[in-house]
Amino acid sequence: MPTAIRGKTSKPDTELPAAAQVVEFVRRQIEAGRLRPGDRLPAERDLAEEIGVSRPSLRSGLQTLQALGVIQSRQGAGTFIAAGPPRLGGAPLSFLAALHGFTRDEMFEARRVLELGAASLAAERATQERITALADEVAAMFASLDDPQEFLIHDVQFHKAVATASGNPVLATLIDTISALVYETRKLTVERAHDLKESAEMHRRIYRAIKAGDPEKARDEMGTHLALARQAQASEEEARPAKRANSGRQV
Amino acid sequence: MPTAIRGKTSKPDTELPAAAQVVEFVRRQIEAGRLRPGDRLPAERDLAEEIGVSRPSLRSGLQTLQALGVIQSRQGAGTFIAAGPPRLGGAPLSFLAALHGFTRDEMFEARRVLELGAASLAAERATQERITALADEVAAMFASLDDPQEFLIHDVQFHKAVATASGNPVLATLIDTISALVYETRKLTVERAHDLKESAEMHRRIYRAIKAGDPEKARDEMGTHLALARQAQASEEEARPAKRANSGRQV
DNA sequence: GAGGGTCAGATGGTCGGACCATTGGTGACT
DNA sequence: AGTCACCAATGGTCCGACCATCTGACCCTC
Repeated sequence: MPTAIRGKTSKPDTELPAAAQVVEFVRRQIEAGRLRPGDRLPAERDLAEEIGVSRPSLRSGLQTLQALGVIQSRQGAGTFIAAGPPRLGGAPLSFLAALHGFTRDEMFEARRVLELGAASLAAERATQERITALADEVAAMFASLDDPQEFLIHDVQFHKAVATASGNPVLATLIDTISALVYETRKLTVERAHDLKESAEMHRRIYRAIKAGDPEKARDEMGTHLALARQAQASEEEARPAKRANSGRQV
Repeated sequence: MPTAIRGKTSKPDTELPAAAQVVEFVRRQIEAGRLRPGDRLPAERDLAEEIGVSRPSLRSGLQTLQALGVIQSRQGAGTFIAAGPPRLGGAPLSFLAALHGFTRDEMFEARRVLELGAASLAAERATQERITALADEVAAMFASLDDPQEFLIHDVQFHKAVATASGNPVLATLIDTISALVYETRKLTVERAHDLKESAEMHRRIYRAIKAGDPEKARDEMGTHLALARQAQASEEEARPAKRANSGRQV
């Protein structure tokens, strides 16, 4: 049927796929400030009618938003805009790692670049409140020298606190994303760790440099710490027979 | 022949949501090496049966994977594992920016941290081939001093080439993600740019530092360049009446 | 026989409707 | 007044159908 043209000059083919329309709709609502973190979206049946797509298509779009970490659904309750601190779900990076074979060393190196920058910025402009948060974590680390799992939690939180203290939420989000991946493997090997005390000491030196407002020193201390941490994790890894059979599993 | 009983007989429960099952299935295939970039997935109807979910649920899962940039569908052709260089779709960061009000300065600062690290690493270990790629982009910039849009393209590609030359794909992916956002706004203002020649000169100095294998100098030159670029873009922005009315739109 | 145009099957995209599972509030019962 | 059971609202899943697009094989023309 060559004659059947559906282009329609009035409505050029500008129409996006239905799912994309939903994403765009929500995006505009967010950018206009009509939807804020924690807010609840209309029920799917209502929202579908409002946007002008079917419910399956609407759900398709919402599925995308959920994958991006923008919304969160609870059966029986409703769909909500993600609340809490900015969080770039670890899933994307995790998939890229599996697809393209990112190695643990590469992840570690990227993390190093980000954390060095964050430490430097934190030393320049951390507020008193955030410096206190750092001190709390350092204290908690010293208090849990005999409990590796607990120690690791405060280790992670210290690094997160440094990222926050940098005052740059973009940087903090990126660090959080990578740290989540590193944490997963670290959790399995930390039991074999030794010298937790030395690790705590290093964190304390980082804290002091930030508190003193010395960017170069903060960067150096963080660099030293990460270099040793990387080495430590590698040895923890070796101490375990581990499974080498898998081909594509790096991270 | 049970008339219409829906499964659930032997499987106790603990089953993930249908969409998550699909994601997990594909993830395992990728990690096991059975699915590689460029490969085609089975048709939706077949795949749904294989995994044991309905087609709508399967599509829900595929929608998630598409949002993460893992797969790409083409109507009439099939669904394929994403090929090409690692790419973390800009959508996630873009949404976070809208949700939490990341400012352009914060994006720029995060980019600065990443690019400084990349420049430093590139100077340490760039291969001859990748150094040549840098040289090509610098030359292309000098050749397009009278064409701002073309100049901008090579500007972006130069930075991308530096990220690649760092030899760390994780870093390159993160830089690419942030650059995509910055590029969007820059494209609109570059026409007002002046001193393209000086910009090209700065890129050349960065290139030389990398070629000379001098990490500190590469880092410094990149830092100088980004500081000036940020300042330049700010003035380009001011030169335009622009729309200030929007409340939540920062990036 | 070779080339190009055409048609059918495959495949993803959309839709409407239906039913299930969970949640949270409300009203009835004690 | 307190507790509990019920029910409406809402997201989760599924079915079947039809449309839009692409791919490849078939057929007609030269």
